[in-house]
Amino acid sequence: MMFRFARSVVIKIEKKPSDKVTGDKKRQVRSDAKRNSDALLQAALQVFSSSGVDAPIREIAVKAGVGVGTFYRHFPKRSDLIVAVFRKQVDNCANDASVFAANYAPGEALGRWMQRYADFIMAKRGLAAALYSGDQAYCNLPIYFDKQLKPALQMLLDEAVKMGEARSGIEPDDLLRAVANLCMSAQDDRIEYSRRMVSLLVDGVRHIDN
Amino acid sequence: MMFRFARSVVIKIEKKPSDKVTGDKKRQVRSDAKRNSDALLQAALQVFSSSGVDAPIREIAVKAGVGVGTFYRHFPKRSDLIVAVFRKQVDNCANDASVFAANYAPGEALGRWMQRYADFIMAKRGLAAALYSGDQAYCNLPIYFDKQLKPALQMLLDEAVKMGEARSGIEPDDLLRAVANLCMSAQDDRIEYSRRMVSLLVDGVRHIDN
DNA sequence: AAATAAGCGGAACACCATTCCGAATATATT
DNA sequence: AATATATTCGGAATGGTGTTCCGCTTATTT
Repeated sequence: MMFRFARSVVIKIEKKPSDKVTGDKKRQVRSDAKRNSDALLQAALQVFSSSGVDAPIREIAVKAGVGVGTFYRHFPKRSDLIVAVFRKQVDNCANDASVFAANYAPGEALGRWMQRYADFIMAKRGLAAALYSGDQAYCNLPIYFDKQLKPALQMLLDEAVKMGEARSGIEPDDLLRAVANLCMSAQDDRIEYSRRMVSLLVDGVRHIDN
Repeated sequence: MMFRFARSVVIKIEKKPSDKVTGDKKRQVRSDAKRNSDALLQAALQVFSSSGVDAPIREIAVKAGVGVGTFYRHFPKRSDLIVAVFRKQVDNCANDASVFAANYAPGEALGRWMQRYADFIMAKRGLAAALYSGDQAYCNLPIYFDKQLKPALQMLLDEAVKMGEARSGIEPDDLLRAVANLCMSAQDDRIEYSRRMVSLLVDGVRHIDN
């Protein structure tokens, strides 16, 4: 649990027996290794969303077309996979902020992104359990979450405010948390409810009283 | 993929062994069976709080001094045990409302019970993960939670208001939710923080402005 | 005390995470 | 191109856990 950190540090130290600071003659990562790693991640994404995070490792390995040994080479602990998938999803979400900003008017981009973020929250169902499990392995995820998403939303907000398409004084923090709370416990039949509430929230942000 | 459509509460209706209205010639429950069931529940309570809800069934069975077969006779699914433990804790918490009401002045009773409720929320760590897992087996727990705790708090509030020791217009619902939100993610080192915040909240309720 | 239904225990089975190591192979070197 | 070798692959093997099964035990009834 708590000792994971210490151990990984030790391992890294062991890996540098000799001092070769300059001129890395290291082999580059084998192409098949990278291919497998990617395939595993993508397979996990599918399997997680169809069978939940408790799906057997074998199922993921088979879907990715590799052996379980290969799986464990890339993700020593099961939690490593979960963390990786979560981070990838967060990255994708954050990245879409730029995409929307480039393709829509600021207010529109803000609205679309908030819905996209809400969908992400609703979809991550199983991961929420991990987040609340109190397990040491996941305690950094919320931090990563903030670090990636807050600037993304901040950017959209700034843009919209600058163009007079949203009111100022809105904290991205508040907005992210509000949507998360709204959508967190959404069961399948309340997805539409969540959408409407988020829409309402966004309308509030985009409404400027004078 | 697990489809969960709204299954109503009806399923959870239990038989009432105490009501022997009809002329059943059924034998009464064997005393050793009841004893074992109780022992199991108590052992689970201990093991859960020391090793988390993922503790091996065998560990619980051993602690209760019975075989695993006996365990499964009483709790066919693992989730049945978790539900039973949770409900017992909720019952205990609700019951303490009466105890405090009988032993302290209304305002004091209210304050003490809120802290007791907060402790319960903080302690249930592992169960929170179950609650958020989206698993069908647990979806009724929040309902039970409300059904038991809301009236308990309502009673304490009414009493305190009647004696002029708390302001009126407070919804027990709001209060329960607020404390839950405050204490939900409290890690070990923030227990004191949670206590202080709950205390603040209670002071707010007990403060009457004129 | 005898009959018997209810309950008990734990071996047995099934499933899954994780480890291990010989075989396969991508890359660097010549 | 051929060779050397570090790296990765694959899946059998291991260990642990949930759940079932069934012969044995026992509380209760008569």
